[in-house]
Amino acid sequence: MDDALALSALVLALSGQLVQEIHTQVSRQGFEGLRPVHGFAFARIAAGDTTTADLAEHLGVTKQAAAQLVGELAGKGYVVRRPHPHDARARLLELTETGRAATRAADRAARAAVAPWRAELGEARFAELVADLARIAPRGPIRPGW
Amino acid sequence: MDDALALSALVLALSGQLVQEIHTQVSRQGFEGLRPVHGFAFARIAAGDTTTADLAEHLGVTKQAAAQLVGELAGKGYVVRRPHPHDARARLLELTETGRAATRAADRAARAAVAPWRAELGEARFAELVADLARIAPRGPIRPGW
DNA sequence: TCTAAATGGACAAGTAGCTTGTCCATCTGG
DNA sequence: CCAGATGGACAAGCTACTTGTCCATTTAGA
Repeated sequence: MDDALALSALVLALSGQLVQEIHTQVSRQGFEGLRPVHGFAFARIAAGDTTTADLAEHLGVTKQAAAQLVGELAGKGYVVRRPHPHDARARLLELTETGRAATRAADRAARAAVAPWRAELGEARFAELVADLARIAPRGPIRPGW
Repeated sequence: MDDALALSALVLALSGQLVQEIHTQVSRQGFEGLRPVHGFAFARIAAGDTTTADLAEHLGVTKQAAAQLVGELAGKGYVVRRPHPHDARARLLELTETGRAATRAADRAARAAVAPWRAELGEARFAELVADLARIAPRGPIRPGW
């Protein structure tokens, strides 16, 4: 019965640890000035066909906040804004090679953070865990921050 | 192989959903002006024997930020600062009845948020999930925010 | 026991990442 | 063809943090 309460605490603790470890590792690999929220932005931009307004919705922030974030990332050379082929108002976002490198670093960090979990649980239960979580995870926009 | 990457994304998505649902429910039950970080503070204070400095460490923020948070909670009637029995500098934090009521509301919200997961997975796998997460969850201070 | 360093806490000022509000250019649908 | 919706920018303001400083009290070392 109290499993329910325990589970929510566990999920929150794990996600806090994950975020912190990934952020630490990425910083350490020379990608400074990046915050965790940028990872979610990179993921969306890497998916392709992303405008600032799309990004805002995906991140759950205002267009202005997203525009500021994009400006920051552009200034640091992680992102470029290209003209949109079908809409003169919009700008298509693209990752630069530096941006892709940062994404790869984050991926590696995520794998490294998860590796001890796999070791602790063993392959079989680890796979089950991933499958179970996949069944209950929500779709829709990411809501970074709390 | 890519399970590792998927898992971290899943955990982050779940925790984002949890935080948001709990926060929404608690607000809706009349506890306004509370932010998710306050839940972590309440949990620590409820555990007893907590000073502002303890809280700061637990939340991973500066003493000043914790003091401000406590001042806010005290102003809203969720927390009282009592003299510390053995240290004239320190103040012991305690939840008021209102604070405990807010905590109970958050607990209920957490259970409600988790309930569909239990339904989706079934009792057996749900119990396994909780057990597995308990094995891999970190100890130590909570780091709210990302 | 005396004193230097550490600790709990408060006050002040500054900062970063968001918000709301407003505006313009462009696209879309009746 | 025009009214409303949409992508984006500029400006101002808010808020939850930060660093810096200070004081009272406790702790530890000589």
